[in-house]
Amino acid sequence: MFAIGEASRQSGVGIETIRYYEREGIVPKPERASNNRRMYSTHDIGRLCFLKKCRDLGFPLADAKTLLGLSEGDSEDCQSVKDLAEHHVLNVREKIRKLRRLEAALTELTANCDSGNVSCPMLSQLRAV
Amino acid sequence: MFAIGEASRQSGVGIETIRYYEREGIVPKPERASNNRRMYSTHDIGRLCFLKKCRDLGFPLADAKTLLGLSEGDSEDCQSVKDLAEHHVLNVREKIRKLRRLEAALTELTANCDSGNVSCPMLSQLRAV
DNA sequence: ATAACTCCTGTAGCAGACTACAGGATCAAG
DNA sequence: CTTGATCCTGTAGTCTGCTACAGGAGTTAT
Repeated sequence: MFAIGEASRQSGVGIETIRYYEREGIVPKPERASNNRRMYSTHDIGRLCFLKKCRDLGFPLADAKTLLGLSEGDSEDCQSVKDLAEHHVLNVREKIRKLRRLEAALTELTANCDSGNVSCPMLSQLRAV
Repeated sequence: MFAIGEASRQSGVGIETIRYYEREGIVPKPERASNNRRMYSTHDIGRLCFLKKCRDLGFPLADAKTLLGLSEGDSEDCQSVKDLAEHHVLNVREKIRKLRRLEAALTELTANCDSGNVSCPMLSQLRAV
C-alpha cells in the first residue's frame, strides 16, 4: 500500500487531482491508515493510470469515468466502450478536417501578403455566413 | 443593418456572447440606432461568422481575435502580418499533427473491439502500465 | 530535538468562455 | 391599448478541471 504522494508519482496524477477525483466520485474512497492517511493499493493506482491515459487521449473526465466503470463492470461491455471511443474519434476527425481548411486559408493569406494583396478570398469565405 | 437578434441568427453567435465579445474588445462597438439598440452591418456579421468558425476550430478566443485582425489587414507592417499568419499556420499544423496521432491511437484501440469479446482489448490496453 | 517533509480538511481561486438573470425600456402586431 | 417579443445595462453564476492556500498534525532524516 502506498501513500498519496507515491500513488501520484506512480500514476502521474497530481496529489490535489487525486483528492479531487475522490471528492467527485471518479475513484472510490481509498482505505485509510491508522493515522488517517489515504493508502492506495496497486489496483487503486491502476485506476489512476487508466484515468491519466484517458485524459491524455483527450477524453473528457466524465467519459474517462464511464470508461473506468466499464472496465470494471462484471461483463466488460465492449460495444459501449467502442461506441464511446468511436464517437470521440469522429470528433477528432472533424476537428482535423476543419483545421486543414483553416490551414489552407492561412497559407493563402500569407501568399497574398507576399504579393502585396490585402484581400484574401479564402478568408472572405471564412467570414461568409 | 440588423438588430442583435438577427445578427445572432445569421452568425450563429449567441446574443449574450456577441455582447460579451464587444465588452472584451474582440469586436468593435457597433453603431447604435436612435433608440440605443445595437445595429450590425453585414461586415459586422461577417466578423461574427469568422469568430464562430475560429472557435469551432478550437482556437482560443485570443487567437481568434488575432486571426480576425489578420484577416482585416489592420497592421501597417506587412512583414509582421506575414510572420503572425505563418506562426498561426505552424500552430494549426501542430494541432493537426497532435490530433492525427490521437486519431491513430484511438483507431488502434478500437481496432480489435468487437461486441463478441469477453474482455475488451481497448480497456486492457488502457490498463497496461 | 529540530528541521524538513508529507499528509489532513476545508475552502477558495483560476482560466476560458460563456450564460443567466434582474429590472427596465422599447417595439411590432392585433 | 395591450400583449409579448426584443432590446438595454449591469452583475453574477456556470462549467470543466484542476490548483492553491490556510492551518494543523503526523513522519522522517540528521
